[in-house]
Amino acid sequence: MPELPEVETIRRGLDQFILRKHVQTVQVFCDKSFIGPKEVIFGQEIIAIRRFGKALIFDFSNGVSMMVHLRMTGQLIFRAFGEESGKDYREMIEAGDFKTSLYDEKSFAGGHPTDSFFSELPNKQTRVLFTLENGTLYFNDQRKFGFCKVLETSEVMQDSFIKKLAKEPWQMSVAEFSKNLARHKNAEIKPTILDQTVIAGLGNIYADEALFLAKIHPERLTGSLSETEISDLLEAAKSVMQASIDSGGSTMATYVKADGTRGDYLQKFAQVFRREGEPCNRCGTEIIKIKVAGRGTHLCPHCQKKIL
DNA sequence: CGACTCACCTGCGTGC
DNA sequence: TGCACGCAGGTGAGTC
Ligand SMILES: [Zn+2]
Repeated sequence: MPELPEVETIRRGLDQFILRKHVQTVQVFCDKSFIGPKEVIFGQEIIAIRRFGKALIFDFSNGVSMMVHLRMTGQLIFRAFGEESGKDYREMIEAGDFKTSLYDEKSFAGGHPTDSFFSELPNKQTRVLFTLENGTLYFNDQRKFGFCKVLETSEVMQDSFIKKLAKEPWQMSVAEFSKNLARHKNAEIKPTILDQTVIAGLGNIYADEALFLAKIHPERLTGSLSETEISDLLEAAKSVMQASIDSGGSTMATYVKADGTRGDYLQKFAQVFRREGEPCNRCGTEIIKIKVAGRGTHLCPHCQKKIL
């Protein structure tokens, strides 16, 4: 689930709660969710929380780091001691009092939005539990595609995933984006921009949103884009992801209500994603949903023409 | 190397 | 109700 804006929101949230805290113990409930020796981080202080694309890196005081990738259904939830039931947050949400901040003083949640955000933890989807000096960090992951991986801090940049990542759109020039796109001139543009070695950070939501904003049909061949369209697409990628980061990504407060229904975040932000059947905000044409490279894809057939 | 397909897992909504 | 099926905010492996 989580794309760059959600992961960045988690990074910022966890900075508030667990930076400079010590890890006391780690409990692993699913072996495939935790790679490497957990004991090496026992007693260690978290000295930095970094993000590369959709991956988070926790650096510890002994030269060890832990990479966390949430993939499709990962969540990171922090609860101060005494807040394991999630009750306070649930009450706050039910009272409609969740617009003041992304988190209160006692808990924070981010990642794949489910009612685990408000439920008693640990639960069936809890794969790893970190006991810190001030509370508990839960790594939940319904589909088990995500992972936590221990490695040396000095080896982070050599990690097979990290080292292949392209720049994020804010650091990338049009020339470099253009060059990376050129490697895939015979592929459709949507799967091309989902490739993290072409540009880092976009996932299924923000790819659809960026293509809509740049008025490019997702099935256009990459090689058919003009220089102007390439430039517009890069700007659109920055714009849609920055807007999401600025509004706090998809944290529980804005994303899922206590009853499990979707909150107002996507409805407010999304122009096309999960809006099939609704009118385009730009031209009024009905948004459609198709399948592109195996992924559900949303677009306005009037604003995004396949053939120019 | 690039373009595709499929695998990895669990759970939910849909339709018979 | 039971069950088959499609689908899901990601990435890696395998094939041609
Ligand atoms: Zn339109």
